[in-house]
Amino acid sequence: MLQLLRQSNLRMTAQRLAVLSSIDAEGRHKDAEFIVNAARQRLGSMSRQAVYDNLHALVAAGILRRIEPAGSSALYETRVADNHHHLICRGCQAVVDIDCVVGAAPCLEPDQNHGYVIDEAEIVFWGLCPECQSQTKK
Amino acid sequence: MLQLLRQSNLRMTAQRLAVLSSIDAEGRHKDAEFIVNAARQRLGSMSRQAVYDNLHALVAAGILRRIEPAGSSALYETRVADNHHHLICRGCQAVVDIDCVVGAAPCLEPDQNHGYVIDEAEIVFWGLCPECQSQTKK
DNA sequence: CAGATTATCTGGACTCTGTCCAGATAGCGG
DNA sequence: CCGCTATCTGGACAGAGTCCAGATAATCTG
Repeated sequence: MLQLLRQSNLRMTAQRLAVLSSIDAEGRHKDAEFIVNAARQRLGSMSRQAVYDNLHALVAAGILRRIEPAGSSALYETRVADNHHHLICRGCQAVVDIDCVVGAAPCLEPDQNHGYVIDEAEIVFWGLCPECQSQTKK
Repeated sequence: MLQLLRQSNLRMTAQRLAVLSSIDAEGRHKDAEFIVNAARQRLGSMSRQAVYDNLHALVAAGILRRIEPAGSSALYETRVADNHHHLICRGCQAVVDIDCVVGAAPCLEPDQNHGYVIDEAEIVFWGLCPECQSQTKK
């Protein structure tokens, strides 16, 4: 990890480490507000701007991945091996990871590319989590 | 169209029609600000709130579809036959439609559904449009 | 067609996320 | 230990959209 930071020409500051460890905590997909609070809890205090600066820097370095589900504010997750997708509950906005489906999915290479150079196909599955399902029935 | 409105128990007001026709204008995928301006041009004046109210009502009625690409504000498009996806330029945020790929794409039915009842698989392709490509090279 | 009902509109205050700015701090290479 | 800058801090500010309460105006009824 330290190596990753070094490679990206990122200094190892207390604030940066606080942000990183806050995201790695239980459960993934944290929003900026959560991270601000978690980091402050670790350091005593930290400016909101420093958190945003770090999130941006870490995303740019490829250490974090940022997702912006419709209806939620931006969420950050540690970038794992990769290219998994997300399944989001329409009721409570809970997010769970979905491993990338095996095999080169044909749907990820549209033939009509309109001249665009496509570099990523992002998939978001929408549904209702078990809890919200039972809540709806009531 | 009028029937659609009636079916959804929506009144036919001048404001509502202005919103609808503003979206149908050349090019699809309009944001709220564009619609506010377009509607005001047609009516002389219209409150921002009325525009939002209508957009929400029309989306709820299934007459409009709302997309929220990461990095852009919400965009609205008239709902066509359907289930096409979107290809967005990372440079200028331009959005073009991509027809749903033929055949039941296997990747759209994750086996590990975590107990969720999935009702939609949304796909967003990211890339660079022709124009932004040449701009980058310069 | 007049009256009643209530979906819609209006306008302004306000919230949430996130950004801009400029000066103060503090990692890290030498 | 020094100096260069990447980072931080704090506060003002901006964009997008929501909340509220009263005024309007489609539709429905008779």
